[in-house]
Parts: sequence; C-alpha cells; structure tokens
Amino acid sequence: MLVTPLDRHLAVLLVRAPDGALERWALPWSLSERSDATLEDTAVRVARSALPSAPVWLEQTGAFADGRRHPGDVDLSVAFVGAVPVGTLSAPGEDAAWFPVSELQPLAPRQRAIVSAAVESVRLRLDYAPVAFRLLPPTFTLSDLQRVYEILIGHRLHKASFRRALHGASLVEATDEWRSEGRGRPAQLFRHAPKRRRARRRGVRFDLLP
Amino acid sequence: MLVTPLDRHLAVLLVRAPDGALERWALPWSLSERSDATLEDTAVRVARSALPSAPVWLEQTGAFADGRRHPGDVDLSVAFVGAVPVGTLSAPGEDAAWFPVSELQPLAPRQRAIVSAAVESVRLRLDYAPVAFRLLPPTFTLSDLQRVYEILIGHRLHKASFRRALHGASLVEATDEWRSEGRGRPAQLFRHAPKRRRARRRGVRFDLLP
DNA sequence: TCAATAGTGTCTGTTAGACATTATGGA
DNA sequence: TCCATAATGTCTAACAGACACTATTGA
Repeated sequence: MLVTPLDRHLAVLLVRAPDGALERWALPWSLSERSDATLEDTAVRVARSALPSAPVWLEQTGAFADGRRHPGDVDLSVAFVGAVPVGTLSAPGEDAAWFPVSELQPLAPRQRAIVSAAVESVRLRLDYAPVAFRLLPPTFTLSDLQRVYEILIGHRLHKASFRRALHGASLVEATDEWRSEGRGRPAQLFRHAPKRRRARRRGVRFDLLP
Repeated sequence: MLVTPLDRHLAVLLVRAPDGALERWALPWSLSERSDATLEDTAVRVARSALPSAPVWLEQTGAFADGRRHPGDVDLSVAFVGAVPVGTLSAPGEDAAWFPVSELQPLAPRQRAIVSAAVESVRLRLDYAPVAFRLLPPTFTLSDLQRVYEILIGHRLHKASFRRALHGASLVEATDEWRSEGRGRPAQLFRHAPKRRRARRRGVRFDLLP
C-alpha cells in the first residue's frame, strides 16, 4: 500500500481491479513468488508495477487473514506500506490513481482493514522513522514539512514551536536556495540531515486510549 | 511470543524444542490450522499450550519469511506478542521457562528476529495500548506500575513525575486496600480504570533516529 | 531505634503555545 | 499600496525533574 500527501490529506494508491471483479478499485498486490525473494523484495516489485519509481520508504504492516473477500482468494496477505514523495504521479496509464484515505473507493473487507492498519502504523512510526521526510522531495520548505506532519498526526501544529523542536533535534539543514510560491515571502529550502540521536529522556507521557 | 516482567527485566517464554532439534529452546509455535480460525485464534491456542491461562493482551508483530532456519521448515511465520501478568508460572512441566530477553538461549535466526521485533513493538505501543497494565495483576501498587514502565522503556523514571502524569491522565483508580511487602510503609493498591481520553495536544516531539 | 519504602509539597529550569513584529515578495 | 506568507523574538503558563519532608511499617 502506497501513501502520499495530496492536498492536505493522506492519499492511497489504488489500481483498477483486473477485469470483471466486483470491486472497481483495489490495493496493488501480487502473489508471492517462491524462491529466495524476501517479503520486502516482493513488496518493492508490487510497488514498482504501479509507480514510475520505487517508494523511498517501505515497512511491513502485518499479516491479514480474516475477512471473507480478498484479492485472488489467497488465504493470507502480508501488507506493506510505502511512502511516496508528494507530487509523484501514478503509473502512466489510467489504471492507477490516488484517493484520499477519508474518501476511499469501496474496497474488499480485508483491504479496508489493511488500509486502516497501515495508516495507523505510519502514524505510530512518525516519531521514530523518517516517514515525513520520505513523503517530501529531497529539498523542501519548513512549511511543507509542517504540512506533512499535520496530515499525519491529524491536527494543526504551532509554527514557532514546530521550528524550535525541529531545530533542537538537528534533523534538517538549510540550503542556500529559496522558493517563492505565489504570494508571500519566499521560503528557504531545507534538506533532511539528521545529526545525532537526541538523548530525549525528559517526559513521562500517558496517551493511552481509555 | 509471550512476555512477562521478571526481576527488573522483560522475560520471554521459551519451550523445549520437540525432540532432537539443534536448538534446545524455541518460541512456542504451531502450524496454522486451516478452516475459519483467525490468526489470532491460532495465537491464543499456541499461548494456551504453554501457559496455565491465556495471555491478557495479544497483538500481531508481523510476518517473517527471511532467514534460513525456522521452526518446522515453514515458509512464513506470523508472529504475535502476548502479555502475561507478572508472577505467572509457565506450564506445569519442565518444558517451558522464562528467560530474560537480554540473556536468551540460542535461537534460530528467524526466531531471534521475531523476539527483537516483538520487544520493539511492545515498546512502541506502550503509550497507546494498556500493555503495562496487562503485565500486572488486576490490582497493583504504583511502584509496581512504575517498575513495569521502567522495564519497558529501559531507564529509570522520576517517582513524583510519574505519579503526577498518571494522575493527570486518569488511568488508575485507588482501591481501599493496602499491601505491605517486607519493610517499609504499605502501599495502596490501584486498579486500571481509564476515565477519558486525554486531549493531549501539547508536545511537538522529534525522537527520530539519525 | 533504625532502615526501608510510600506518598506529597515546594522550587526551579525548561519549554510549548500565544502573541507580536519584522521581512519580503506578488497582486 | 495591500496582502499573504516566512521567519523570529518575547512572554507566560505548564510541567518535568530535583529535593526535601512526612508517614508507616518491619527488623
């Protein structure tokens, strides 16, 4: 399952289900080839079949087996989620398209479960893996980055605090380029350049669901 | 894979590998029965085969397929991690025992990967799922709870801050029982009784690995 | 009585969020 | 010139961590 930021929302890549299936759209998938290909190899191959380029970040979401209808009547599906930089077009033909997760096309039950779990998994890993940076091109403005974080965590962030925290974590490095988009002052471009592991000890937090 | 707190460390339940395998110990496992059993059903069944009671929390870690040696020569293993309250004995016979994760018995490569991923997964979910409470009996002292958190996040916590945060999150409820263990003032017993979802907005954090 | 642990109040440095201000371009 | 956005400084309330203290038991 491939995700990308699209217009202030997270979007998922769906492909047209091959010939007359009941569902019009489905997640890209394939049967696992035997031999010594790892699960991740297979996931990369599936991703490349629907995209002009491979995703820049890929992680397993889990195995899914319950639910009645599933692509190809397989017993078990192993789902991966991959990040694709903003603005990446889907494959040339009209056989693939991005859909916001909030207004997906009807999917088979197992695929709906996969989408939920994968989005959840991306959100969970946001603080521990460079997912946000993989959803952006190599250079980006801090407003771009903040927008991606807001999409993933689902609420607005305070600009000054965001930048302060970012600076404190030494995660980005300024380039000497600036980009002007429409009105307003041009923004400086940054690149992802993590320096050191922040020894973040401070903070006992309980965000448990009730 | 089953975990429990054991003597200030997280411990994993291993069982003696059936007859003459090279490894003496292994994670409990079984082939998936066909029919309509879900993956979780199978995981519960495996857990119950090695424990006097079912684990009180269970979650899928993921699918594992790489690595040469794996139990029973299966192509793919779906791993689950389950929490077992502190002090639970392993199954009656001498065929199962708890081992601290830091000093495990030699395991097959795939099983080592599963243990690492499962422990990591428990740590990741600590703030979002009631794992810590599932590693304790229904009532517990706040020192017990703090000890579990310290085991899972890997470092000591500040007592007053821990209790303040706990109180703020309305996660526990005092009982009118007290327990005296050896010397020292007896501790009040609490139970897990989450009240409401804390609207935790404060906090932009970047704990990204470099 | 001493030792050990539980539980709490106060202080202080850190910091998230609010607000305001300047900077800089496009319309 | 307005207006929109970027970038940054200052203030304040919240809060994590330190410390100290009281409370209450067993040895």
